[in-house]
Amino acid sequence: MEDEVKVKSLLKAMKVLECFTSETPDLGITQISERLELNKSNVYNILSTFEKMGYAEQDSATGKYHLGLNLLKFSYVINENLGYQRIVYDVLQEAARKLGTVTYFAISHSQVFYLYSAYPPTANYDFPFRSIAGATAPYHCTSLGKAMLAFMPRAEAERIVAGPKERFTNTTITEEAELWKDIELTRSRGYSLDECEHEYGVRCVGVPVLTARAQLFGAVSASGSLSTVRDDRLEEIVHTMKEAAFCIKERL
Amino acid sequence: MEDEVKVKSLLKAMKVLECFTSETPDLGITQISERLELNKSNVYNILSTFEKMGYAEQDSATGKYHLGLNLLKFSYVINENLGYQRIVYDVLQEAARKLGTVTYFAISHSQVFYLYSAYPPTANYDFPFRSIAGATAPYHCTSLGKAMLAFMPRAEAERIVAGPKERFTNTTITEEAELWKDIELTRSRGYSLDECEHEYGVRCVGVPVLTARAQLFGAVSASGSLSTVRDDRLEEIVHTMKEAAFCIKERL
DNA sequence: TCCTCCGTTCTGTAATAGTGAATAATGTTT
DNA sequence: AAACATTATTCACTATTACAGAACGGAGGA
Repeated sequence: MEDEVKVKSLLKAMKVLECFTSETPDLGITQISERLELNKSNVYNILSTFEKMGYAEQDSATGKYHLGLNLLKFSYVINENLGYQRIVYDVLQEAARKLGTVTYFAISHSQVFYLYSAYPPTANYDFPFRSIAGATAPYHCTSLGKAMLAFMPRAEAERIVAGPKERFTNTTITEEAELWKDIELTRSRGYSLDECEHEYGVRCVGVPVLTARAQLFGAVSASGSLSTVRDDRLEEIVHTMKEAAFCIKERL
Repeated sequence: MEDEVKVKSLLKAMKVLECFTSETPDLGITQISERLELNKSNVYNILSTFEKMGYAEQDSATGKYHLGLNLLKFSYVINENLGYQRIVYDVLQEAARKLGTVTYFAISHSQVFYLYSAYPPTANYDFPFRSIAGATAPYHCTSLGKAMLAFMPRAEAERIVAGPKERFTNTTITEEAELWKDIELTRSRGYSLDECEHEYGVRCVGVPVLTARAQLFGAVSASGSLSTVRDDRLEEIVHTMKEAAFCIKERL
């Protein structure tokens, strides 16, 4: 973060909140102060202020803190004003139903930024339901990300491709040249494939969503196990997702 | 808000963010400074800091600001750690399917605090899809709120019932005595009714969700138009929602 | 019982948040 | 087209307050 922000204490406070992640949802004062190299009482002052406002909560038993529910109010306002939530959700739902896979919509926002997911209406899902809005993932190892890379402005893609590419599985593409090859392929055929590059056993098909003026708007994907996203169904899946992307474009 | 917070500048900054609501999602520096009686440059410094961190965004055309997508990251972490999201969602989904109405789950958190909603799987919904997490509503005019009032600790209910009760429709209960009567009725029959008290034409059935030790945990509701939530279907709806509440209780 | 770790409280001071006026850029009125 | 009103933005000073550091009290383990 540029240290040229106007209100440094606010930068600090928000960084305290950012310590609370899916991996570490419960944190103590000392842990945070060590991680951010801040004074304990400084962190305490910040967190107790957040707590009074409902943006942090303290477990009375352990004394540890976690994020407060009032943060959800912001997400509600954002969702209300995204404008396209209904359109995208309907299209995702229809694709999920047709294909029997989970479908996602994400935008490009520093990372792959998930906004919506839809689940097929089977009685017992294999996948745990979770609201996906706000989840993020890297570009280089997801079908959504690679679809975005192939259709975003060249300069932006170059910056991302040249950046760090963490390995998650043994199929994760970590070589720049190989990633470019994959991107070219994606561009030419109009869809991307994630061959378990982010998570073992999960295969995805990604399709970019473009605006009327061919600008990258986001991407949709279908994600499933190897036995669901099979080679012999690939054509069907690609077709359905391209249709979904087109529907969103038309109705934006 | 108690002015006895530890970091006053943080209180101020968060109040700036709180100005952005569903009703006023786009705000200019001047508007905010007037509303909060703060100096313009003060608001500017705060908002530009939020912007650098992705918690606010500025419309390049109008110069106005709105909430930034990074706030969704917090909601994702919260959702991931609520623990019961899968349980509640499945139960809501099942009830929505059975009844053909929207179903909600909310907790009591200063207000009726919505967490989950589920929609019946009809092809064309009458209701616009929206993710409800973070939405709030008053106690006195919602089925969820009245179900909560009837089963929360007496002292807390008394404080709420004695508080302000805004009128939304001509059936909104604004008299304390009348509200108590409704609460008693709700307690005795185990469910609450919202007879278009919050929104014209919307009728709801609310049922409290209690923990194993009979503590109030939250509430579920079924909500629909007058032609959906009809008197002759009331028994069925109440039964289904009581079942849903019981299911959540058992699986918590 | 001692020790260690935690969250919490307190006070002085060094840092900075915030004031107010000036600027630049926009759109609106005359 | 000119004058005006209104906007976001910048800047420098200073009064405010955020913060460091040390000390406290309670919980948990040895």
